Amino acid sequence: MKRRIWSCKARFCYAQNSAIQKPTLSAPFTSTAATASLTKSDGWDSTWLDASCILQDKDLLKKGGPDSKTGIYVLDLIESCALEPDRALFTNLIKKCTNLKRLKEGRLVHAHLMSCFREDLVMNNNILNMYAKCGSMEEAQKVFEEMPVTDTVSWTALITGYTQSGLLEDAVVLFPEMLRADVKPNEFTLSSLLKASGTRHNNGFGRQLHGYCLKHGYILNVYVGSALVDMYARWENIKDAESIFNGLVSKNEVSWNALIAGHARKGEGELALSLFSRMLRKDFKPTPFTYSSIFGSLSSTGFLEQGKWVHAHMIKSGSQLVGFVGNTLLDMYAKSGSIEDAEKVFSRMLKLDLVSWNSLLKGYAQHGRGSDTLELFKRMLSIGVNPSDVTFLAILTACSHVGCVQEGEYYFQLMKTYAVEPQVSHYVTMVDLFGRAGLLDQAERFIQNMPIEPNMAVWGALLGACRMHKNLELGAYAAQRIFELDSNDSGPHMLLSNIYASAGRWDDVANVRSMMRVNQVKKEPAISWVEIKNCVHSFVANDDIHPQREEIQKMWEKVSTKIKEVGYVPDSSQVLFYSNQQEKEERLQVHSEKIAFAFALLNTPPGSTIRIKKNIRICPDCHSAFKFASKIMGRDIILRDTNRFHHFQDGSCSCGDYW
DNA sequence: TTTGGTAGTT
Repeated sequence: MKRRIWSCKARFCYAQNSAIQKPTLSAPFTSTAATASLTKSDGWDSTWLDASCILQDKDLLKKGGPDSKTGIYVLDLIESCALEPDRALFTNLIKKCTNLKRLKEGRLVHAHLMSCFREDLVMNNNILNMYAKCGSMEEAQKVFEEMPVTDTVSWTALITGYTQSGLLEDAVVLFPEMLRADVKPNEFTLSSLLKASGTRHNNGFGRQLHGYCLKHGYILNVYVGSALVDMYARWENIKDAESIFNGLVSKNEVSWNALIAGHARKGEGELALSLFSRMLRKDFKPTPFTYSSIFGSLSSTGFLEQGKWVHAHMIKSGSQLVGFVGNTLLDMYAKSGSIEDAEKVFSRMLKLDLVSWNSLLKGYAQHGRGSDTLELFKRMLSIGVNPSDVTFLAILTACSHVGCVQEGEYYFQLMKTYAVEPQVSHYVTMVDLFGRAGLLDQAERFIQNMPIEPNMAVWGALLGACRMHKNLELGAYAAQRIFELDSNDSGPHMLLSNIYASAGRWDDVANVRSMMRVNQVKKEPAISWVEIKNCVHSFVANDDIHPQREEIQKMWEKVSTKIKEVGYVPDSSQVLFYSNQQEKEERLQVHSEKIAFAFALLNTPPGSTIRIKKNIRICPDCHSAFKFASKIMGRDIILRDTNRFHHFQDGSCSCGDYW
């Protein structure tokens, strides 16, 4: 044994001072099954482990440090262990393989040394856990079945493995089996099972578990408590999640994060933020998970100022820009219309992954910055990052917004080169690309040649293009296809109605309206949000209870008079607020974004950028009006609707003159 | 002497 260890050290020193060399197979292993797996082409390299990780020897660790180039061959260690089975060394090897998720090495260790410890329950649990953590549940299950004795830890390791592999049903069936086998679950088992229950649709089992935890006092455990909060939060049952959270005897950051994430997933930015403040007041330190949830929740409704405040807090607290936090922060800035801040985050991130590249690409594309999108894409390819379906969606969106039809077709074909299968969203974007450019026949042909069944979004893109280019016949045809798929969606009804209205065909408008009444189609109310002094204000078109109603109306009249003076004649009403029910029903278009804009003009200093968000597409009239307003009032207006960002600046819009 | 809970770009 001593000699063997010495030989390990010798090789370690050698490896440290020279390039790593492939060792030759040592004699004791040539006849084993494990050797076969090693002779595969990729077998050798992956069997190198960091000496600093595999060895517990402190002196060696100091010499080598966490340097991945300093290698030692795991077989040497196994060899030394096999000659004189050493329980501690074997445990260490297995634990290292588990932590590093090195399945191949784990199998080797298992194959060579397990025969010495077959009856050892703890050792069996270690092996079982190694397979489970490495994601090989078949092997984990096999180890479990062959174990002479099992205990709570064995069952828990198996349950956790299934949960973490996403095999939730396999995890939950083990609970009753475990009880039948007369093995008692502990707080480890229960937190894992609760995690599995949170992502299942069936709530019954989770509630049973909740009852079990209450009955046996596990609710006092912080892991179980947090898992319970998380489970209810994932079921979107925030009320119960909150009441469990409030009743928890011991809380930690994870308990807070679970609840904050619950609000974030529901898009409740303000509630997530108020919990964040409460967390700080109670002296809990936010973690990367907290920041990630908060940034995610603030990206959806344009709470830019609050987002910046949390970002500043993160910098001040000295928290590192961990990968996934950087990505959500980048995405928040991009979605809030502040692409410059998104660029800054991107350039300062320590490690960029595919998501980082995709997020900035999507941000550029949605802001109509076509050439930036394509340049970034080329940079991404040049450093060897493999594009995904999301990447191509951003590229096609950029081409569509800038009107580059040929480039769009080229990149659509390029997807094959990278073995990326086009999804229905890519087809939608291609139809949008052709349609926007006025190539309606080509768009229709493209739909007919699609290898997958076109859905409502595909026909919707064509209908939108028909609205843009005033093509009544094709528009009616596209609308008909949509109504066949779903006759209750208000969007296509409104689009079709607008197509007829712009052509002055009022009888057809009336027909669409009556069809909506017959089909009981309810129009989603148009809402616009504007953020002023850290507060988000929302407006609907018939917002007749607003305290500043009269001032807003006067401000808009002032703006629209000026717009008319420069020669623009709007094609719909300038009235912001309906005076009665009849008037409300008669109007075709609502202008909540105009109210938001007028309100922002009243409440912000000249020169500041006005950021508006709308829950449906901006109407052509408002689009034109905002272009003029940006010039006349000397304001930048960034409006985000369901489709894209519209950056109105000095009389033009970043998304091109498509209306 | 081994097992657990929080984030997620389209």
